Amino acid sequence: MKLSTKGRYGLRAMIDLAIHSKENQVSIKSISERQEISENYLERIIALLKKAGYVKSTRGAQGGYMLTKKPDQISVGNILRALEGDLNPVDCSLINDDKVCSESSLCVTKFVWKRISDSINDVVDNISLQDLVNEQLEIDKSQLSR
Amino acid sequence: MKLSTKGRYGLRAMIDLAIHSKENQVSIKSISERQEISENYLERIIALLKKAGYVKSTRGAQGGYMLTKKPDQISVGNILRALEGDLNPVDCSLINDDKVCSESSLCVTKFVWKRISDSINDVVDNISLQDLVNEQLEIDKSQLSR
DNA sequence: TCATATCCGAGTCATTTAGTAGGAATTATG
DNA sequence: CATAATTCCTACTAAATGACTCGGATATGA
Repeated sequence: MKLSTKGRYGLRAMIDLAIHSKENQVSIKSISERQEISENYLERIIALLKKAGYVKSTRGAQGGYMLTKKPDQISVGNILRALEGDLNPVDCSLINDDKVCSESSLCVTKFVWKRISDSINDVVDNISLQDLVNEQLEIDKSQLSR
Repeated sequence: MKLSTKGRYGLRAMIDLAIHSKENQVSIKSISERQEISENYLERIIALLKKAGYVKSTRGAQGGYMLTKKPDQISVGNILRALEGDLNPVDCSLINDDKVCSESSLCVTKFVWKRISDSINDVVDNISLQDLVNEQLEIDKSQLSR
């Protein structure tokens, strides 16, 4: 019941992009340095985010990545699902289906999985990247004043 | 972000025990037959539940397992945590700690993980084994009347 | 005493995770 | 035009985890 490094690193990369890609392209290299994540691995992660449409790229010198939307239009749920797949606690085709399972004992547990799934998705869909950026800037500010 | 078979099978085993161990000891074998889970594997799973104190055993002939408490005193959260470990989406010693992380970018994501964790635990701690038993009996009844 | 149970340590096999390595393609800049 | 910076892409690998199985020791009711 754990997220993988893809989800964890990817969310940090997106926060980094939101903060740094306002005008300029941001290279893998610079994200990698700030976030201390290996360039090679980060590349793979960002490829997933690009494929999902949250990031666009420019190749060549001075190239890099930018967000495709404003940070308040991208939810943590969007990011995590792009990187981790669905956030259901079980792989069950019936989880979003009201049909009664043939095996009744499976059916009862299904209600549990559905409620867990709904609550996770509800949380992550109600936190935007912008929320995290705000939080981050707030922390940075209070760190400064020490 | 998935539960393992331990959690899934274990929850079904506990529902089975709640229904069948009212007076009698229930053997691994009988649970295994009803739930179609291998005896050997089920044994390991129930050992965890025993260690966690939700199940007691009697060895020897006519032996088997029983719940240690009434089903309304055992939550789904109790069961899942016994089998899966904590239900946090990340291994982070700081998740239940309000300290500010040294690495500020880690700190921001921590809020996300904490909120996911809280919501999962809130769901599973508010469903009791008795709730599932009731649900199960309800389904069985409506199946009969077809 | 024997059939029925739990208990328990060790071993196996497949899959997933968490990366690395290296080179091809693209492009701004001097 | 050459070059350095950059993304893109395929293949590979090591370690960890998940999902079991096996076999025998131990306990006990009939």
